[in-house]
Amino acid sequence: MSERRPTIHDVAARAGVSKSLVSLAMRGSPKVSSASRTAIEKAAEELGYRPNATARSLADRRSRTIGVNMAELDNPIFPQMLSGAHAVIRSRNYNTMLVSGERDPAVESTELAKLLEFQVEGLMLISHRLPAETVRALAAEVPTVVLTLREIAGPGIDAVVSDDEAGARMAMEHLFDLGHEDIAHVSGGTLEPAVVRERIYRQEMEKAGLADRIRIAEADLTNLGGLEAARSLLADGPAPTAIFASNDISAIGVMAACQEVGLSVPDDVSIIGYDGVALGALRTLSLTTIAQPLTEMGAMAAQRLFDRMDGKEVADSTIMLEPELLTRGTTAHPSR
Amino acid sequence: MSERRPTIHDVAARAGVSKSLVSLAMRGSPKVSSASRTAIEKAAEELGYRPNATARSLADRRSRTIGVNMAELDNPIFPQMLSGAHAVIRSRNYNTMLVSGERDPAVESTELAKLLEFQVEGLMLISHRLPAETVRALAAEVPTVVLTLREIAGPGIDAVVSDDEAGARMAMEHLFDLGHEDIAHVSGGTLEPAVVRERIYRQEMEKAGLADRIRIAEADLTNLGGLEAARSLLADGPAPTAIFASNDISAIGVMAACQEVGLSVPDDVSIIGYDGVALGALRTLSLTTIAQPLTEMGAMAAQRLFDRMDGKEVADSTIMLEPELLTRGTTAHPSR
DNA sequence: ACGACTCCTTGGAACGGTCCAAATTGCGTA
DNA sequence: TACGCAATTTGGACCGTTCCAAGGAGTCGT
Repeated sequence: MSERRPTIHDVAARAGVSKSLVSLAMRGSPKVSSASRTAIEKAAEELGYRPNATARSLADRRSRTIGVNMAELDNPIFPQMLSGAHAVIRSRNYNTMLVSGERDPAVESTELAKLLEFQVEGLMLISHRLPAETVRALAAEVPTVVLTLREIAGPGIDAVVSDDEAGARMAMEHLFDLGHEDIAHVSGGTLEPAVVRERIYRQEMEKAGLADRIRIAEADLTNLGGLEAARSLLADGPAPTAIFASNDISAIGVMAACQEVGLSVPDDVSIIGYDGVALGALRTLSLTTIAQPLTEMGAMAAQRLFDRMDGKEVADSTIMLEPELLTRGTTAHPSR
Repeated sequence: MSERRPTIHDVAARAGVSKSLVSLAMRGSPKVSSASRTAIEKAAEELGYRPNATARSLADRRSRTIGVNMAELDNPIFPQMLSGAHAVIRSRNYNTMLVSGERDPAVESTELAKLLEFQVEGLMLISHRLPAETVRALAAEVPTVVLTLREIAGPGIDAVVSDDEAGARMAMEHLFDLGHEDIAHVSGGTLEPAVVRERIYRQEMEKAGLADRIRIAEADLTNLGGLEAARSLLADGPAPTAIFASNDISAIGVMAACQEVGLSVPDDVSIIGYDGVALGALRTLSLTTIAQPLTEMGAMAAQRLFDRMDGKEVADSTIMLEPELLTRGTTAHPSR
């Protein structure tokens, strides 16, 4: 296992040709005579030759690698986006180098630096929380695309987001359509998407003349956060007939809180989440939600990155995809 | 953005020293005088120099990269293992190159080949389904560690698994302790771990003198599979008082099936899953389960890989971690 | 003043490929 | 038989580092 791997020179020697010809043959050039090709293939096969991608990268200055930074490996929306991106990257015959900052900004930035040292040809940032400053600095060195961070844009930067305003509006309209008026919101902190969703909630309530029914319980996009926010909401005066949670994970916490106090979902309280994570589809939960096209967003992001890398002039640097209402089992007409 | 990046030569020229000295300085060698060091650092800073990891890999023949193959990006147990591994890899200052076969063996094998071409120093396979043959071939070229595939072992291969026999026994004992005798099993197909769990179920039932109560509904470790298997189980004669599902995702399907026919969990039927995925902890589900130490398994695997790479002689090549019973809300004494 | 050391520095050969201009071959044609 | 042209093949420079043997420059003891 430890003896030197055969190189192009070894193959050349064994096939009785020059290393240049082997190089051509390995890349499938049509200029190689079929006799030579056969001899080379045979020699390579016998030696168990494997091209050295590192040397190749150095020589032709293309690493054929995309660097991906993922904020948290455990929030299901991130792997799902990654999955979409990964498929596109693979289909272009590129590799994926994955780093994760694990919530520590210092770690995150050294990891990103390592990606650049590896000469990645493109950078994909799947994260809610990278500072705009950092992103712009990275984008100055290599084509960069950001997922889920809407407000970042600039030269060389693309962003792929889904339309949170439209999505939040869809959520509210769905509840209005069902006849709800007493709608509360479980918010999600200060990250961009959560802020937008909260703003739209307020706006829609006001537009519907329900400004005085606005009730917001602060949470943090986690299950426990949703649970506790909903608990205090329910303890605090009459239960709303519907709750719009800032994301699915917290919506599931809200469901638990309702169960605790004996409110049945959706008969007593309707609940709608946001994101469209796969687990919401589990029959036991059956969560109505506004689904972001996560896989597609990942794929689009990768696609856009390649467009940039190919030198295509791309006009608009923020791609906005439309979310979709998934009506499942947690919303219904109000019974009160 | 597209002009050539500064190299070690540029830094050397600007600092007025040789490239060799810059190389030493960049690697923090103590032989560099502090005057030179300062000059070099200044020049590097001014130029925005970034070492080229590709060239470095080629020169010293160490890629400082671990290749990771993950079967499915969307089954939550895999990212969780990856997360554990990732932390260790990062702490060793290595990089992670991630590939995924996306259930297609052909793709999988070309992806693995690409990892080897990138000169990864170690290979981590997080997958249930790679053929032993393939794994052995890979391991012949580079230190390899396998997660969750117990039966593979051989020279240069390590496996990190959790003790499925013990775990399955714990599940059965938990149910026996609660007083259950009429226990059914929702199985998980032909993959190694599922087969073991089913075998132990049979064994334990027989040992307890309950051979005639053995009932197995075949499923495939998916939510829908669990749902359908449980449906047919419940349609098919009297409901068991407890169901042991081969994994958490299918256990959640089983819960849904119980709800459908109006059986309450755990009052009418107890349910226990296997894996310990994070979502089982969600309050709405509160699934009793046998938890595998997923993160720790990932970490151990990475650790073992580095041990091999360091040339440490490691005696035993299968590391078995103990699973743990998490008693949550889906199991209780039988009421019948 | 001189050799022996220690400390720093340096040029050049790898590393394993790609690329390119030039050399060699093979053939059909005049 | 020689010539021109297309088809192949080749040597060598280069990609940006690391590594190593060897070259200065001081410093110290005698």
